[in-house]
Amino acid sequence: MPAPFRPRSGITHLTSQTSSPIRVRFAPSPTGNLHLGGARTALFNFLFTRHHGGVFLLRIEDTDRERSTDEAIAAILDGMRWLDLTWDEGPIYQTSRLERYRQIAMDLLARGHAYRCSCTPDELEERRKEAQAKGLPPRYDGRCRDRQVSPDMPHVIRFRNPPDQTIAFSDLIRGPLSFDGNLLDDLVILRTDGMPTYNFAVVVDDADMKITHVIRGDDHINNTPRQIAIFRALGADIPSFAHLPMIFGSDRTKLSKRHGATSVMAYRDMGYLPHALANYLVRLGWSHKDQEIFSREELIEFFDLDHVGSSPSVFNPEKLLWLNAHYIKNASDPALAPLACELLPPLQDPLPQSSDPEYRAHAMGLLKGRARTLVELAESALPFLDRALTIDPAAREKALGKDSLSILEPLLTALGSLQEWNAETLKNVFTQIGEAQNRKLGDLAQPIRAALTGKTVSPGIFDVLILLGRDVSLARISAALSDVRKNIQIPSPETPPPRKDHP
RNA sequence: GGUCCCAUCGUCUAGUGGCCUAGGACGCUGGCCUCUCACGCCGGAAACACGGGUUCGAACCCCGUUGGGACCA
Repeated sequence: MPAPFRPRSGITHLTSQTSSPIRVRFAPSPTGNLHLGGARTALFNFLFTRHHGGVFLLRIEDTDRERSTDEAIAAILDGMRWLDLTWDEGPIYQTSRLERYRQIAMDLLARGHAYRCSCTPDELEERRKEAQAKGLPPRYDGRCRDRQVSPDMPHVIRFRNPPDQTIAFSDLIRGPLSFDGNLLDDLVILRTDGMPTYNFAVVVDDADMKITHVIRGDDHINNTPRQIAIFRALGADIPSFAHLPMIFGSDRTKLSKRHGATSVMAYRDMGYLPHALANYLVRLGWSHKDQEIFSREELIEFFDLDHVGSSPSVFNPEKLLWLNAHYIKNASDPALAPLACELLPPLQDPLPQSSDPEYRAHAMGLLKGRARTLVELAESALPFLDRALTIDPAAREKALGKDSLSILEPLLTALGSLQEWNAETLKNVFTQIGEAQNRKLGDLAQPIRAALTGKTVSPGIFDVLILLGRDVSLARISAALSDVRKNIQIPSPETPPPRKDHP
């Protein structure tokens, strides 16, 4: 068990931390998923400490037992792992340290930095209303400060806020900040049930865990002076603070579900690559000259707090999409295949080669330049994996009308008699037929594309023919052909029947 | 209401007193490439919130105004 804090005499030495190793923490409350803002905070902590060769600690702030859940803890850890934000120590659960908080509270009590307060919630509420009616700030009036409240009756423990102090610190992102300490009231540090309050537990933990840099959202700026006051009472080293600006939704309010998906894992499910998300998130608030694309190694090499901005930023899904497309395009084909395929529903009638890693990688290579998410990539791969082919209505209408007969028929014959099935021989067939019919390559390619993929959009037509191979290609063209023949024998009414819409 | 934070193209940002008639990126847009769609390449529109100072000189420093946001209730 750690030793209790000893009050330290003398002046705080400001440079004491330069020689000790950097220790940072990410301290989420497990009340929901890891959301984008939390992920960015975690990322900045991670990059900062990796850059400086320090220690990254994960702490779960689960003292709010009403709202904390095991599912949320699991979700946060999953999100961290998915983003590859590995931590060095923890996860440390605050609920495993309750005795420690109680012990420190008693220590503060013994040294006069805290006192017992037996005011009931009802009394406090009443006095708060009175104060507000008089136009005074609604803060605790210090009634129990000097009353010797017996430990035997129900009570909370309040921090005795020192009088007449200003609390100043230099935020690593915002510069010097100062607060009037007299405006802080005597906050509760231990509730009646013995649970610590947020600000108290944070300070005890940060002190015990020798945190050197607190990097967190700027929604905590107003907590900082209270926490510093407690650090002082504890006689502990005060860490440096860096308050990150918020991430807003498009309406410039705090990012929430109204703005679309906010949980990190939702982005995984939508087909985002973890590093694409990380790269996007890191540029919200941080910059390195004009650079937009960073490898993980570059992030660690370049990241520091001095180029973190202080103004809030708006989450822009379009740019994230662009980055994701970039990383998909540059990913290796063999790595992409399992990532995309796991997002696919079970295949109806898998092509035999669809389980061949080399075949899958080949497909990825052709398709990845056209996909912005892994979901799109997977969907575009479907015609190359499943024998069951659905023809999009748009493709049928545009490319498989009756005109396509004169294209599909000769091509099927010519392709069927091909000895060698490769880019050169395939191209020759198209060129010859195109010349014979005085048609451009595009005129020939679209019906074939529709026949082979069921779509109007696909990789280059020769690439598709080669990927699918001779047998599948010929079978699909032939199937499309009989489809077209069938449709023109029963012509759909070309002209609508005369209208009889007048009485 | 109190305290605090923030302010460069629609968005993310570069910019730390002269290099700025403000640079890059996403998005938008014109063109090239081309068998489709993308990719890629070339071009375009698009911003220093406002007002005072300080200074020979201000996007950059100071003050105020306005606007936005957070926290505490």
